[in-house]
Amino acid sequence: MKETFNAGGLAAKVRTMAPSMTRSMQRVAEAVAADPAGCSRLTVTALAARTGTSEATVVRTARLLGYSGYRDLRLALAALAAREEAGAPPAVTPDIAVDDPLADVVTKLALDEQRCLADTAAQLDVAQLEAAVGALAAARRIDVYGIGASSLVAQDLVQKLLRIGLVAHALGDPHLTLTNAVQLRQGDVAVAITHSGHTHDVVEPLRAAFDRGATTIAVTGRADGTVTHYADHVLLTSSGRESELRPAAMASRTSQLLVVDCLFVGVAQRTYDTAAPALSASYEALAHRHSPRRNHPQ
Amino acid sequence: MKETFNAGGLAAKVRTMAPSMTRSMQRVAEAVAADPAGCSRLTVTALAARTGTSEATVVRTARLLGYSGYRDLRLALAALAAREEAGAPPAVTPDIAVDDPLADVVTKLALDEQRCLADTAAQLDVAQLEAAVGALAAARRIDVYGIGASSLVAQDLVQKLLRIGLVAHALGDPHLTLTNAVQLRQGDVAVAITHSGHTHDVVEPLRAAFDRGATTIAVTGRADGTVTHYADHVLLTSSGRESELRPAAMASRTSQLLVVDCLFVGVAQRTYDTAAPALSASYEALAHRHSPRRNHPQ
DNA sequence: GCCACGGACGAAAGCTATTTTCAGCTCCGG
DNA sequence: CCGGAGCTGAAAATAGCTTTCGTCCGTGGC
Repeated sequence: MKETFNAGGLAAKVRTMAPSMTRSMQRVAEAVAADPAGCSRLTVTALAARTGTSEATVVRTARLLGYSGYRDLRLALAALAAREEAGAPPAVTPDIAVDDPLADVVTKLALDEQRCLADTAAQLDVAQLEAAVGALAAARRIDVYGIGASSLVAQDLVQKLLRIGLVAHALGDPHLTLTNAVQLRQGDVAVAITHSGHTHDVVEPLRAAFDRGATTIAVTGRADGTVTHYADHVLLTSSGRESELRPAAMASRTSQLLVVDCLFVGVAQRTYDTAAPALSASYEALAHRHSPRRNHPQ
Repeated sequence: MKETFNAGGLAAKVRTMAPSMTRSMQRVAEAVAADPAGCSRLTVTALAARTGTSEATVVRTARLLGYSGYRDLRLALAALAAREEAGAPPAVTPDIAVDDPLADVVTKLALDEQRCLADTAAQLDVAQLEAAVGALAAARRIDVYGIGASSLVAQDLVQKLLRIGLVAHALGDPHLTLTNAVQLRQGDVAVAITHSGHTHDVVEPLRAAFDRGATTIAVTGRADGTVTHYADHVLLTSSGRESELRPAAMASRTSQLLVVDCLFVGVAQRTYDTAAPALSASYEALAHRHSPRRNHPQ
């Protein structure tokens, strides 16, 4: 639990953005993530040569990672290397294999999810989050779209928002979703949750909501997903390491839930005066269902 | 050449060498020692301007300080600044307060969930898990009970099991759940998910299944929960720190999902021959719904 | 006091590294 | 198999770094 945040979140960013990168950019990003210290000593030309790409690609990659250019990236790399050297070296999480003993599976899954959380937290854009929270807190009505695994995340968010007295609906059925979306208007909020960023049945309703003037929020793993075109605020999730036994679609859940939690807590803070009583009221309402004595005859 | 001085080291060096420096070089050295981080962001020209000197002087100073040129000095400054900054540990108070800035909320939630995962992994009984996995892998039919927040976890498990070709149902409605549970018999598996360990609407179906001879599994946060009386295998979850804005019922979700993931991966391993094709089949089936019009890596 | 000398200093030339442009190419979708 | 979108690297353009070199100032000798 020591290496909670990897220095500067660069490795995190690399992992998050990797899917939306082209092949040669991935090579560069990988090299950089694998050996920041070494790369910080290379010139563009040298790094391009090492990765078997061109200077142009290196610069493009640097830009994609959020730096102003290679020079900037190089500085960051040096800083990162220094910081890393100062702190403890991060633990490695290998893939989960078919023949891993269960004890290892538990450890690996836990570590993987932990890193996933750290990554997501490290690179979450707080300004976007802030904006999203503001919109949710003030919303007249909130629709949350999610399908498949993401539908659970959508439901989770909705359950939470309902608990603090907001009007929220989780929508999964493509038809109902669309017919619902077109009811939205300014002052309403639509949230789309999709790991791939392209899921049609989720993008379309968001688009409809967007077109009707509602505030739209996208929780996605792809910065370049179609869904981002129609989102006022984009919250990026990191999907951690995927493997055959644990596809990205499944691994993404953890990050999505973290983002959803952040949204929820943010909104609860903003609306504390109404949220707090609502929360305890819902707690009270369920209390007798969870108490051992009442429900346990004999 | 690779000097390991810290901030004090550089300042010291500047002081030591100051006498042997010319006036304008001193100005440069001073600026650098006073604000390494800031200077690392400047180009030669900018630093020259800031110190009222020329580029040539800046380079000379860098050389005098033992670097190969300004470029090298700049890298070193960035590293230095980073190392210095790294001295400040995260040191986050676990509780989330109403007036925490959003950035802190993100950090705290992430840390909290990470710890939650670590705790759960640490104390999960692998033998119980092994047994549960065995039962699931061999099950004729699987029922998963969960209500409220736990219903999402139940659905998550079911979604995953379905993907590898098992017959699983998530049941939330108290009546349907019960009527379903009494259909179970030996060779079937029932899973109950409840944080409190006492949730009546979840305990009862598990009990029914238990009485009918099905293998029963409980995923719960309470080792002494009522639910454990009717569970052949108990998988304990840890709920992390709770707070007013984040009740245990919500915090427990993370651990529950980890346990569910472990179950799933375990089962997938055991049934690899059928699970792997089923997984890729379901992936294929969805592929076209997630692909944009672009180069799709891997 | 004046001149010769040495070193400091910066302007600008020279050069290297970085960034941008652009044309070819690949690969997707039709 | 065709057209087009978008990836790619070669090369041009630019920015940044380094070096050169002449000026200037202070110093010390005459």
